[in-house]
Amino acid sequence: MSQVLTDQGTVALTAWVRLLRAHAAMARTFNAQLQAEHGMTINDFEALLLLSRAPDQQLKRVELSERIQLTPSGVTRLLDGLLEAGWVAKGECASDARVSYAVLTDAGRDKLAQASRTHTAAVAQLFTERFDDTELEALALLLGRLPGAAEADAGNCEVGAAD
Amino acid sequence: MSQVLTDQGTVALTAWVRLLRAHAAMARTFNAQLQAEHGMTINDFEALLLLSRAPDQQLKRVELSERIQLTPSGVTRLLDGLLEAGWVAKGECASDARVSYAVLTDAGRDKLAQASRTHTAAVAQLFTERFDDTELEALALLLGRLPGAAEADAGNCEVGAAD
DNA sequence: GCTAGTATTTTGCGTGCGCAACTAACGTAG
DNA sequence: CTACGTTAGTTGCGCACGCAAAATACTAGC
Repeated sequence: MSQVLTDQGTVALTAWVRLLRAHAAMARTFNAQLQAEHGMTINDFEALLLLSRAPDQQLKRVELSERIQLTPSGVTRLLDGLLEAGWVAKGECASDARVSYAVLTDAGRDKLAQASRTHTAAVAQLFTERFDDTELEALALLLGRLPGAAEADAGNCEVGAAD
Repeated sequence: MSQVLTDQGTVALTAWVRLLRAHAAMARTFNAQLQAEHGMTINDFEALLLLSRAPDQQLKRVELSERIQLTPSGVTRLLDGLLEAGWVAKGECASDARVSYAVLTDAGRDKLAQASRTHTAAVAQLFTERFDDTELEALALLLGRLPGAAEADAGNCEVGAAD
């Protein structure tokens, strides 16, 4: 019963497995590179990038958690490292003593710029040598529909807060 | 200079970030599900799946390492768990005492079948409710060109060995 | 046979992160 | 203003895994 669905399921499984493997391979490579060249992990980089694009170079931990797809505890550990490195500072919220902001420091902006030079180039190279413009946009579009991916670049649809 | 390339780089970065986030979100979900329902991780499942598709339900650790995109040490730890659970047995190679095979046991096949029922359904559902046939195939095809993804389903292009 | 070089696997150590439980602070209801 | 539920963040614990170094076994040259 239902051969068509079975086949679609197989393709889905294939896509998932390939995403898993591609992630494992690329994450390992990029992590090693970032660690060797800049002493940071992929998520360190991503956090700095996210902060640099945020309104006042700052984000609530909860927001960071959603954007970077980490649990709250993961964010705590991540920021521990960034705070210690001096790339991020702890900001408090006047109206709500529970929330604390992660604020990008000058050192952090500097470090990000520095790391960006090699890292984004490496990423760009890896993708552009495998895909042309059309394919790349198609890939980005398709990936954007997966869970977690949409929240990633939702850097400009939030308002309010800070009351 | 090179605005076009810059833009292409941006798209590449976006694709990469989305892949990262999608992986984080989906891996977290599926891991929790597999753990709760079957007491295994995604990689446990993937290893069993790979073994079940291998010629004699067995694979050299090195091969498994390449297919599943884990370092050799990762494979050792992974198989430690599978051996202890009784889903995989240790096979020796007559011609080369260095290599040891991971052999899928009956219990392992059983467990895989059991886990497959819920897990592949969950994966299939997640993908098919977001993509139609054409998109799904396009996604799988594009992902297949990324590093590590090609090796994933190279289950039938190897010969020889076992001499 | 003995030594050098390479391939396979394991182990010590460190790290990143999820889960569950906890604390602290806010909001609302009485 | 006390009580309860909710939200933000932290911490103890455990696990998965990478790296580097080791042990073992194969291979080649002498």
